[in-house]
Amino acid sequence: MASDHTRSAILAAAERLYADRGFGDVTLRDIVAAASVNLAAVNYHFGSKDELIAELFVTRSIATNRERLRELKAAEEQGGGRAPIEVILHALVGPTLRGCLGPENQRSTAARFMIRASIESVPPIRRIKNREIDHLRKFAGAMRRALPDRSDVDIYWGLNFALAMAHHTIRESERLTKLSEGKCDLDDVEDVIARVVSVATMALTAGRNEAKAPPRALARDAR
Amino acid sequence: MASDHTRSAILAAAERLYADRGFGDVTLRDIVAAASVNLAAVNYHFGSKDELIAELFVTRSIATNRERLRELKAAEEQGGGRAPIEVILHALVGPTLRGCLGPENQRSTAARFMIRASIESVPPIRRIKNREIDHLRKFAGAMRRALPDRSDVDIYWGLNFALAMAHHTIRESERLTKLSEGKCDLDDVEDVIARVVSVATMALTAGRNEAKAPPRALARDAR
DNA sequence: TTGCAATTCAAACACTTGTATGAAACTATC
DNA sequence: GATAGTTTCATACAAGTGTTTGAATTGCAA
Repeated sequence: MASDHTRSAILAAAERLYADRGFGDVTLRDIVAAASVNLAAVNYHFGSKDELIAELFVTRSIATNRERLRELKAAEEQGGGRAPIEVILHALVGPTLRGCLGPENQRSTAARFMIRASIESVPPIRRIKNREIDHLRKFAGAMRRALPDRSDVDIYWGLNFALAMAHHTIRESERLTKLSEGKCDLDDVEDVIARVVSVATMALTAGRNEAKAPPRALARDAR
Repeated sequence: MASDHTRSAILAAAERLYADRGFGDVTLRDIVAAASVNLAAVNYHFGSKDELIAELFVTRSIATNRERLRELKAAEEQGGGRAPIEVILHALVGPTLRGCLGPENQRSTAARFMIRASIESVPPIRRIKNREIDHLRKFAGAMRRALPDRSDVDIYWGLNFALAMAHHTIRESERLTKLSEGKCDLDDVEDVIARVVSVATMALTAGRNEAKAPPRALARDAR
């Protein structure tokens, strides 16, 4: 195993460079230069560039997923196997938002890296994301238990919309700040989480009919 | 101006290839081969690869934005300068969703291209998206007129969440289908639009306090 | 037809990319 | 301190990229 120094120097440098400049224009040569390491070291320690990226992403997303499940499990145990829907949603989007938002100058490299990964979506990362379905199914299950009257379809749509709001807010946080001229405070992470959870809860608990029957007259008018 | 044949052959081939295989692994050589055209033609007619991509994206997004504003204007005129919030949201997300979802086999090349653009986000496209803020401000204005009691902050958050649900659903439509084992029907575009509009409307009209005050006790518990 | 501009073409250019190689340097074990 | 295994290093490789060039061709007007 030896010193491991080179390995972790590469990981740190790569994460920082990718976070700062995106996957698009950071080359292996940039990384090894920043890490003060030989070019061949990347292939020696990681096999390939894609495996390096994958390792960075996996590390971080495992941490997030673990935190999510920890919150979920704690909530369900406390509620005797059934947690309130707000708390489930909180466990779903909280760790991600907490990990990626917050005051920019004190945002960790890891957080900035994950934002990049969310924006740019390179192949090795896409492959990993596709394996996340099993993880999401656990949340779908908890949501079903919390809302036994709700159809599966509604559950999945609610899950989809919750993730949508969280991820889009992360991806487009800069644009939202600009659009709102700073009125939307993306640094107040707990407020952002509360907003997402609140809307997602409404989506999941509102009268079933409303969600499915559009105001047809209005919709047709606008055509 | 001459024949223009080469120019449009390139545009068509590029749009199809990018739609099918993504920006990542389509080269100029692939495009000119598909268009039966000489390699140098791209630079001759468009200046550079990035300008070709930009032209493709601008064309489509101008069409979408025009459609959005047409619906918005029609609705506001009909309501004497003030349209119902549902209709405004419908005008905002309808054209995009209608353009990108629907039965896969009858999805237009343009639609599939726009999905790619939404997923991969290459530099020339990102640059254009950043100029979309003025367009969104028009919708923020209409929403303010529809909900004069609402604070600007809430308006912008509602706008953000509406776009979030629409775009995320497009980006991750495949994953949602898989996750729900086909139960969520992404081909029924009008139903998807209705769901997004419904949730966004709730987000914008629900009691103001709920949105800001999280169930603090529960949130703390889960930590 | 002649002349001139617009277009097309084959070829090469100039670079960058990730990866592979094989020798050198190091490290720990006996 | 010799040896075996690991790690580092300079260097080269092979392939692919967008772009440029300058000559050939085309189309159209005088």
